[in-house]
Amino acid sequence: MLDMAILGLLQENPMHGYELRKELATKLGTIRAAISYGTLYPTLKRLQAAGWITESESDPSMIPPMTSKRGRVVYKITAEGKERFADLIAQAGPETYDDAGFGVHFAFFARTDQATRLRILEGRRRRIEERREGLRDVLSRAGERFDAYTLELQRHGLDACEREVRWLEELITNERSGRAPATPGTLDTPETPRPHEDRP
Amino acid sequence: MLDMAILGLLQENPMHGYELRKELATKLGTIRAAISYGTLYPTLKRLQAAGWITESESDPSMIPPMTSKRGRVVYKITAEGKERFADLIAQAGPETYDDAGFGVHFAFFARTDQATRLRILEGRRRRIEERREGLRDVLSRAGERFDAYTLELQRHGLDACEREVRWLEELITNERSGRAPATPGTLDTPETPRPHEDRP
DNA sequence: GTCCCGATGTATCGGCCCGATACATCGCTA
DNA sequence: TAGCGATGTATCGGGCCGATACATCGGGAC
Repeated sequence: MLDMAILGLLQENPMHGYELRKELATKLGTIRAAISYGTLYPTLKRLQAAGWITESESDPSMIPPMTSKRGRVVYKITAEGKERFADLIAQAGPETYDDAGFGVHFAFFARTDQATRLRILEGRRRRIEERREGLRDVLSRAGERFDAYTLELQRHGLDACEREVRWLEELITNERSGRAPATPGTLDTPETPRPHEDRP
Repeated sequence: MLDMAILGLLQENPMHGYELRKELATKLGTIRAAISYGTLYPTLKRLQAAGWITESESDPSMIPPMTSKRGRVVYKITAEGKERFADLIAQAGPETYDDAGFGVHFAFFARTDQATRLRILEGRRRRIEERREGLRDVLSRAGERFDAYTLELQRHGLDACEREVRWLEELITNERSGRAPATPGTLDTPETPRPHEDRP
């Protein structure tokens, strides 16, 4: 999952670890807390070892500081990395449909085709519907088994499920009829989301 | 976090691993997927080694099956375990306020005092408010930086934050004025779970 | 003027937790 | 009688987190 996120971001811009972390945090918003360094740097090395990314002649003291030994290490994605990213974003396993997995996929939807988007959206909906049914069962048949707080938690969870299903329905409808997210009144759609094109 | 959940459940009933897993899954509803065996059994051993729980003379073939070697292992909580649980549920670190941590704490709110509940509820609210402010900033100032899907994700996250803050406000108000979760119109009080839909 | 603090930056370590897998028994259905 | 799904315990590899260490720079406090 992390692989996809990092590859996806590097596809837009070469970056160093610290920057990557911040970009990811704002892009994923609420989905993920913020990738930890204990994950980030080992992952970058793993991706480099696999050939998906390379160090981009870091030249220390480039933009602002770090004049001494080992300045910031800027990574850029390779051709194999782009292939890998395309594979990752198109293939959907079970982990694609849990909260974190779906969030990352969705954040990079602009880089996929409509068929993939629909498949993932529908898989996610199925997952949430199952969760919802489970909660309904529990709430309907287990009145005396739980205390008021536990019940409230389950009720709140059920509410979130119903809301998310509605959200997904809307997205699916929009997707089917050709267009990107609706954005009814809240905000304007800033130009068309361009799938690919790496240089701004 | 897992420690708290297991200790909390064993405080209600002695149980074996498999049962623990199922109980936890229904109790926590949407919060946690369902504890994996790769976590559960090592954790039980760790808790036992620490003296928080003990094997309860398992006597195989007790309830239904498992007549041969190594039947189900039933665990029960010890006095030290109860102390430990009380410590865990009362003390609130930063991990208390993220999704999983808060969910587990909340699920066992019936076993805490009002002061602790209020402290945790307010800490959680603070956390979500921070998240919400972060998302508002991103959404207000970064119109052209993100594609429509990313924006939609952030907007959806913001919506969830606002909703959760409202939920927490309500809980805090109820808590301050003495009584447990309100359950205004959504569902009846525990003993009469309204039958909904059809269930053959 | 200097001193500390927070942001920027890379890196490692211990530990929690998950997914996959293996093994074993029971009860139901085909 | 054969298979399958639920029940049940257990291990292994690996992803990811939190804490920590180290290093530099800019700015505000004193």
